[in-house]
Amino acid sequence: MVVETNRRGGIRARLRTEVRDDVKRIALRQLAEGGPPTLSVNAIAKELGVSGPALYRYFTSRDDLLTELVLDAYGDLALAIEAATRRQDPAQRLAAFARAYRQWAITEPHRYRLLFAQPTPGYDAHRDSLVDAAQRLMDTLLDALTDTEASPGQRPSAKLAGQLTAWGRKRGLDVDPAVAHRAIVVWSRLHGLVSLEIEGNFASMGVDAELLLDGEIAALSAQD
Amino acid sequence: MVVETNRRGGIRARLRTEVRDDVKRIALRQLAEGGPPTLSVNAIAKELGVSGPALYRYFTSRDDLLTELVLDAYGDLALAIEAATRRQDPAQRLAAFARAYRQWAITEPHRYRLLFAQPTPGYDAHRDSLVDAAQRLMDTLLDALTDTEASPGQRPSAKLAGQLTAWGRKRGLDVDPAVAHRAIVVWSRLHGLVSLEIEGNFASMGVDAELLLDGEIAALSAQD
DNA sequence: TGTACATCAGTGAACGCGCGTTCACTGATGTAC
DNA sequence: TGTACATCAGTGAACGCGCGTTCACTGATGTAC
Repeated sequence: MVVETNRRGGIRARLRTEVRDDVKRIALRQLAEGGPPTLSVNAIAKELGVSGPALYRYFTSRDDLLTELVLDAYGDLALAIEAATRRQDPAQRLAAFARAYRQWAITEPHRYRLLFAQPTPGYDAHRDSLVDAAQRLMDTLLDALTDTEASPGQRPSAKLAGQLTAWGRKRGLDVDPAVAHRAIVVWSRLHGLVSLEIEGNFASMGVDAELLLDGEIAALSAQD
Repeated sequence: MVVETNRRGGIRARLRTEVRDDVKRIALRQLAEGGPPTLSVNAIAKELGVSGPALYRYFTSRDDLLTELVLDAYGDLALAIEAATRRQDPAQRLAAFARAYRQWAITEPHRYRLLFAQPTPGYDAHRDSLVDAAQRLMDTLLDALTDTEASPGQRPSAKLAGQLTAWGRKRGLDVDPAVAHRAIVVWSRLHGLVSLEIEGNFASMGVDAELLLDGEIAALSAQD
């Protein structure tokens, strides 16, 4: 949550925003370069050329900063997916989705981990705002996959269909449980591939992850 | 690597082994209970009722202890899989494998993370011994899946097949690339489901992960 | 069986480090008159 | 346009904490004679 100060948008407010962005940029760079393994307020401040406590003008706490980075990451991933799938031929949409998802993850593995790996120590990954953001990502996924094919080959069991419908209702959506099931399956398979890839598991086998992705895309298409 | 001391197996050697096991047991318990988010030599010693430096009689360093826990975990997972798939009807073997894999992971999520999530800060996850252990897990997987079905429906592309064959050769195995591909696909899909499950992603949607697994097992079987 | 000795598990003090966070402050800067 | 004032970004010291690891040590324990 943003420190509530200087609400009227003067020059100071503009500078504020810029500094906040600088802080976030450096935080991500440090995570990316694996320097400090976990976010460190002091390390960020040091690189910004400022004392540690100074950052408390911009973020109420370390967790607060972290939460913002996570929310940003959810947003960016959703944007990347939307950009890749929008106006795509329905037949191509699934493949475009899969490739965009992987591309984002391997381009920014540290941010992908921020979203889906065990959160950094002592950090509550289940604050409402985070759950909401994750669900919003699922919406994007549902959007991208709706209409790709009228009848997915695999139908959820009655029990599962019930849970999926309930989930949609809770979110205010009227989703076809088969589509929801498909979205989850796609997400889960992509996550499996991508998370193994970014930890180097395929590289150490000498196997090209992109070829594996091609295979999974083919399998998903064949199931339609 | 074990501290090299007291090699002849007297009483002291036996006690040594017991203490080492105690240390590991407590380490795992602390990881499991999420107390200290990352392994802490001092925290373990404290619970053992001993001073911190005392543990250096048993493990040369924190990384050393961690590595042993990882190796143990690889071994236990492989054992669990072998126990579940051995002497299974080939038709049932895939399902047995999948359920055993998930069961192990959700029973000991902290150990599963030890294997597949980003390793704890500053820890080199690519030491030879670890890569070897991971590959041994793949062997178990290959064993469990060989003969489940003569002709998998999905065949790897020529390029991928080449990489898979080369991987097998390097390991001294003469694997059918189609089987190797299938093993990777199975592993990747299971990892996707299981890793999302243990981070609570399905629970927050109100969806039963076991039903999702049933679906994936069905999909894999249908592809044969 | 009894004694002398070597082994070695465990201690407590210490090192140097980094962490998140608070606090009282100073000094520059935008703003209102 | 010039001046007085309120705001607030940033500082440096400090707090209390925990970390991995080293070191010189002491005292119990197994072992060899």
